[in-house]
Amino acid sequence: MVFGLSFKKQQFDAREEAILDAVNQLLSEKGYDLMTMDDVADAVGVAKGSLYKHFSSKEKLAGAVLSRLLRETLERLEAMPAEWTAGRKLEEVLRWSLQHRLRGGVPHLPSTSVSFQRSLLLNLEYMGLAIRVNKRFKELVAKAREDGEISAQVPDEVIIYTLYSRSCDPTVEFLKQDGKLSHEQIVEAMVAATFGGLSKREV
Amino acid sequence: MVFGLSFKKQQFDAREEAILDAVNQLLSEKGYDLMTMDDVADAVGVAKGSLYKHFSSKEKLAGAVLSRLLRETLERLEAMPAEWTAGRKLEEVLRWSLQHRLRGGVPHLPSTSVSFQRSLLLNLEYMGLAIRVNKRFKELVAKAREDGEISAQVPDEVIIYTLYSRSCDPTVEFLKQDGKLSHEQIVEAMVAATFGGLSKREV
DNA sequence: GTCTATACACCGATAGAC
DNA sequence: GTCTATCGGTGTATAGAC
Repeated sequence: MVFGLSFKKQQFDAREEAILDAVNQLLSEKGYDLMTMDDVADAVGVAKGSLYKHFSSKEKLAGAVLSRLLRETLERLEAMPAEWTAGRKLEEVLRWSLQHRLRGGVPHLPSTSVSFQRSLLLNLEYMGLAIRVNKRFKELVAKAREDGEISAQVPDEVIIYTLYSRSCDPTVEFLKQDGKLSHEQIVEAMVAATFGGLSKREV
Repeated sequence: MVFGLSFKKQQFDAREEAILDAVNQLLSEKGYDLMTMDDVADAVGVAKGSLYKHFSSKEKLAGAVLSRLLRETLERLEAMPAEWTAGRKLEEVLRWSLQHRLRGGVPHLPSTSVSFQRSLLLNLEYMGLAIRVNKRFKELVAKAREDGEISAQVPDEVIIYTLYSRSCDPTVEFLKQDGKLSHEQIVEAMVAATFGGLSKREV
């Protein structure tokens, strides 16, 4: 019986992972507002009612996916070589976010819905992670500023918000649909445009 | 009776303008998907049914607002001093778009909804204007590139898509809510970040 | 043409059989 | 715990009185 329970638990956890993967993809394609619980149920291949045995609401479900993303982001930040400059680390975070999204991952900002954003503020797991990520970003920006890696014309808040915003920049979708650039070229062009700017640099 | 009809027509046109203004504001606040026809009716102060005497659908209604925006954009482009460089003109378009949005105007990309985007493709008025704006952008980018004003690391498509995307960049909302920067400072920081980039320039 | 009332579809969430 | 069936609510769009 122990084995039976263990097997059932494994099955349950595997299904939960499958749900999160499906939601991840749907959120990246349609965003929170346009994603329906029917979409999720169809994608996973279970009945809609069964979803609520795993997650008590659509907001909790999307919050779990975003929490998973924040955990990945934190891991990425901590795994970066110590010899990289702070500016390089910020650039790599953006590069990873863009690659992540081009592979079908959910962006850091999948919705502008006020009610969903408020539900995230009440989500302890999500908020804890978000605060940790934000704190790390602030430290990196401060260090990069100190080392003279950051433009004097751009305030710290703009740097940080821009990093979040680029993860859901529709430019990525346009370039992807355009088909003229490879995924790698899209990433490098976006990184160059974000950190280097659109204007020509003095030589 | 001619006067009577004329007056009624004026009233009708005035109401239509009021509707477009309300939709403009609602689209800028909630985006297409979250804006409901009830919202519009309440904002204008008319019954929901009456809206459909002016516009046959929600998609047509939003399309009319976007067409109005594109007309304004074209006027802005044509009114620019001939002595400005192409790069300066592109920068001013972005500056105007950001100012427009901070004053409560609808962004160029108010929705990622597939069905709405498809409806725009079938909207002759909108598509005609969009093509004209896009053509003008391409000309300006080509000229700026020719004059060495544009970064070699950023392809033309990325320049153009970025200009559209910045008009709906959530960074603007974050900075506005943050309250630390004035509207003018937000605009200049965003312009500097977009054209100058986040990294420090060589001196 | 503007109003009230309503048809029809969809969505989030729940109930109850198994 | 998973299914089918359904509730309550909301959204777009329309019908009909005035």
